Amino acid sequence: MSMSGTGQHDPPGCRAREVLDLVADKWSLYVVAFLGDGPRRFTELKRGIDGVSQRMLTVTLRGLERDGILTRTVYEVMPPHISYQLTAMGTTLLQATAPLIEWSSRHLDSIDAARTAYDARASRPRTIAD
Amino acid sequence: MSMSGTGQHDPPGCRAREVLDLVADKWSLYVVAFLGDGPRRFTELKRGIDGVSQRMLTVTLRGLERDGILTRTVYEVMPPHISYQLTAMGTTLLQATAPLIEWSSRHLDSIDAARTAYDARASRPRTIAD
DNA sequence: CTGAATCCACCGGGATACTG
DNA sequence: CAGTATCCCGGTGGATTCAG
Repeated sequence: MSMSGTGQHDPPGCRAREVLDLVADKWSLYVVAFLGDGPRRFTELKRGIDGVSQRMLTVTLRGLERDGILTRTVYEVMPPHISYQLTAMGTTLLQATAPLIEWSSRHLDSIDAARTAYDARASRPRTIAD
Repeated sequence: MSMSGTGQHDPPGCRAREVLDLVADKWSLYVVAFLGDGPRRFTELKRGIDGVSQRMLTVTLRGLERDGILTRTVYEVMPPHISYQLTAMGTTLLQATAPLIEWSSRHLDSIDAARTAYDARASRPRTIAD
């Protein structure tokens, strides 16, 4: 990977951070994952993504649309019908996140254990065993 | 991946979010990537990771240590010498992020283009072509 | 050298109310 | 149905200072 292997981090031109920011916000990956199954409309996403406010769903969708991750298609009917779906790039993003999601499901327990152990150590006065 | 394929997002038990949060913060992935080349001490990380404040480096290192991603080894000498290095789990995390980093380097230009196009459209009054 | 502590500005994001 | 507008709170993270 581009961020390692030289002992130096990449020069200022390393912009991987921007992509991280792209998916790091609270809801983007949920939306992308959800759209992985096909086009969805606003209310379907709202219902399907637990806990998202309609404001944040709007903001998230706008951001992903702007970045070319998904498209927004308006059907001029009554009542309004708007469909969101992944672009080709959005689909590749979804695939690129798969290993990380996979990793998470495999290591969440280990992380929990590590945290518990760490917190136990931190909250108890030190002994010579430390 | 566990978040897609059923047309339903995972139940509340889906905790992939926690891992995203793990790596989503501003500096964690930089630290992990940097330690991918081997153990480093505080000042080396501080110098190597452009823009990180000493506070955020400390906070980030503590968090990653707590989660079992890296270890902190203290050498009782003068001046103090403290070494940080990835755990086995940290190494697998680094590998899991590789596709995302790879994706980013391949699509940053496309994203820029999409943003530019989107912003141009948004800032200009609509025509019948829209 | 490797932090901890404190102060503070910024903004992500939730609640709520209103609109085409 | 699919938003927009406004208010406001809490957390993130930078700057600075102090300490072992």
